[in-house]
Amino acid sequence: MEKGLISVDRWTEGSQVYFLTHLHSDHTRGLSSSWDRGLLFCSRLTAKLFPFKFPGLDLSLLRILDVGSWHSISLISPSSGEKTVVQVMAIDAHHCPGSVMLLFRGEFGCLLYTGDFRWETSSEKANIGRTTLLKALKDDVVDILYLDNTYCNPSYSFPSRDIAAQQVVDIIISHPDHDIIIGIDSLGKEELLYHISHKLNIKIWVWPERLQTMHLLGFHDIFTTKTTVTRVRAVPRYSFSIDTLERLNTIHSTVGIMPSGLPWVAKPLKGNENLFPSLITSYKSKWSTNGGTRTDKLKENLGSVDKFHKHIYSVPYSDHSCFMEIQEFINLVQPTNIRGIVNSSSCYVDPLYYFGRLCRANQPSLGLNYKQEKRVEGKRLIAVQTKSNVGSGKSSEANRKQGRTAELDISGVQVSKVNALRQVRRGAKIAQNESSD
DNA sequence: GCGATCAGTT
DNA sequence: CACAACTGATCGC
Repeated sequence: MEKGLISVDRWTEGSQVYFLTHLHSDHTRGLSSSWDRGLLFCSRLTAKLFPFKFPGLDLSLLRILDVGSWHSISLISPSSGEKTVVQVMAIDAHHCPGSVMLLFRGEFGCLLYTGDFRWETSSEKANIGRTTLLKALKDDVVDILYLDNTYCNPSYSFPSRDIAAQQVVDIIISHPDHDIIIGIDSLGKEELLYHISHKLNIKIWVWPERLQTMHLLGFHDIFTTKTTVTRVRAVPRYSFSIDTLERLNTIHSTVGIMPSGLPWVAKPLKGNENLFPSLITSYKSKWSTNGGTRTDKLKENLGSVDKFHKHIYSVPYSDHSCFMEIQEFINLVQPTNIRGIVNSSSCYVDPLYYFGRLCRANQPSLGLNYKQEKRVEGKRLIAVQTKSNVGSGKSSEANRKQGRTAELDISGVQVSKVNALRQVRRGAKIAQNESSD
């Protein structure tokens, strides 16, 4: 009935080739050291990290996508049974080390899969990213944009990572006699730690496995596993709790910093308020001075930084795009259609609700109807299996609550929620259907 | 031992 | 509160 062609961050059987955008565990669920279902394409850095995450994995199955250049892959068209070429380009996603977006061209059209991504708009890096993307797209039209819609809601507003990193530095400076612990995951936030180390001229403690990762990533001097040489430690997020901090504080005054979490989310908008309250300007002004080390004074200067516990600060350092950045990105890409790749968010709204007007198809925002698009050229149909919601806002809501995925049939109508229980949280299976017209 | 799934955690 | 990312217990094989 339906044969798979390619899968992105999805590891179920049935595709000819597989792609991994980055090595976070919520994208590798279903992947293991005994992987043998086919070639696995990823960035060079991801490939380098692979043996560490999946020791024993058959490395001969890995294929490296160098960022910024087109790769051609010969596959068998599920519809015709003949050879077909898929072209793919990896583009830096600025999410975590090795993370990429994937741009596909083939007989199915042009698809852009963002994976998890951060699209900061002001830095030099951002400019390079922008021009790289535009160059890659050139005169292609993106038929479907698979979007990291984690924060696809106007209530999600936070500053650039540069600014958030400086907030962390300021917290550390204003606690000169404290130990500092920062919660991080197994990959990501290296730039934050680098920034701290650089600004304060201090080494940063990490746990032994993390030090190995740092070495693989090319950091050789700023991290240490010796507790005696620094008061700043980066610890696994799961070991970071109120309890931990209270225990630590019985030994030595310690402040915890959580770069993430969501207490910093702006309050939900009501009515016809300005859609984009500019919190960023307030971050800038509030953090320009310091020197006040008294707690109450500091508190006033915190701006978006939330002190949600006696010993813990939450800083809005995010590796996902905020709403404005998502908007900026969609404006740039101008896809024909958009699908979210995350639907577990409580603030989940179909990206088209906010961004439908930015799409080329410019469909009425209520009738999120995929039929026309499916009929392109009258003979080729793209079936997509993904966690993304389809249909009306109401069914999106229903889907979300039940944690289900949606599946599209050839006419683009939502048909099956049945197998959904077995499916992974994220990822898309990009398949080509039997043509029947 | 391995993979999948669930229930937690910040 | 809430998310992404992760750990650990449990189950079937």
